[in-house]
Amino acid sequence: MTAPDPTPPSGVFARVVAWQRRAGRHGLPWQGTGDPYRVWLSEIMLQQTQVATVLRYYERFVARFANVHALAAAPLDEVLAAWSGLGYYRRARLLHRCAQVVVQRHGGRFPCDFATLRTLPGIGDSTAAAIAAFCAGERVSILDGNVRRVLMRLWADDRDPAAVATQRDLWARAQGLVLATATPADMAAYTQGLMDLGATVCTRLRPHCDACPLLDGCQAHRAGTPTAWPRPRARAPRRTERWWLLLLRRGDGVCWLQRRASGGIWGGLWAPPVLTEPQGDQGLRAWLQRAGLTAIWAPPQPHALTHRDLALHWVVVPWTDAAGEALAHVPGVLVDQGAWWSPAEALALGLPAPVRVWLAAAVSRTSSSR
DNA sequence: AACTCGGGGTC
DNA sequence: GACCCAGAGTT
Repeated sequence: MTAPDPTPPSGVFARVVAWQRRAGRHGLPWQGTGDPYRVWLSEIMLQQTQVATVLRYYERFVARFANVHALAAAPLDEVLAAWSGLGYYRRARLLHRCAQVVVQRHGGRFPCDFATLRTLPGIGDSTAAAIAAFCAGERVSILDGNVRRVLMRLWADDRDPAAVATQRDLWARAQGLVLATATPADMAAYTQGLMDLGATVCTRLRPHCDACPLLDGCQAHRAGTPTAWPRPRARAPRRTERWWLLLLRRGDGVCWLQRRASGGIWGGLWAPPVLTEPQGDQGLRAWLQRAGLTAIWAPPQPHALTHRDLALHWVVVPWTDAAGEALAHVPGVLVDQGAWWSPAEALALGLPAPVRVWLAAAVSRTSSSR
């Protein structure tokens, strides 16, 4: 697959800037602050996450962690709790680590230049460019999913959007648009304009080409089928897994939760012990029988991730310390990684979304039954 | 270069 | 269901 004609339409920078000022988004809570801490936080939250979702988290997070010092000084658990439900939890751990690096190595002053930003944990090329453009007017281009779509339509680019070679070339083109005529004073409006264009006009399924400032010169529009670009990227087939969530619950409603390892799904979050086949099924039944315990088996609850389909089987085991069964003998339990929590207290932890839903339901069950 | 990581919006 | 979203880090 050969690269398309690299000649850009003329005046892209100026047209995007003018369009953004007239028709772009202006009311988002992280806009116009000029505060690199807030811009950085929003950019990390927005990685692979839609604006509508981030809006539910951003204000609460800023209220709890008002600046980089507060974030760096906070326990990781509190950061994960504030992130709980947003997904891609590695972002939260890297966010916390980045805050500590900024405090220790940069005296708490958040850097605003691309080169320095790029060295920080969790900040890649696109996020570094966004912060540098928004906060310092640096002439560097973002390249997120929105921009990739806009550019590939502009040039009717048939290449695989996920291929490294395509990304590298698109970045060079994006950078070319900026280096040609960009002025630092307009970099923020331009960067915001690219994002707004992709999010509100050059949308994936039903683009509003009549409202697009780049209409003339767009080869996808000229071809009459703009949604043909970018072509869908190849994805690995989704796998299905069954997980058993073993919930030990004492008479007073207090439950055993333990911290998961930092890698993998739900890394670093608190959850009941998770068992997979075959330990979750036959192994669990054998243990229950041996220990003389009876459990409540809930029907499997589907939980979809991007790359995996989970079937979550909740297994609730009434637990009494007097029963003689040692906690250390329970399948999946890591004694030194966990603790007993009342559902209400547990809701303040970093929890996976399905676990949060279950515990919230437990809280409302107890309060409504009184 | 391929793989891994969440949860939800939207069709 | 399928596909994607203001991507980055690891292997």
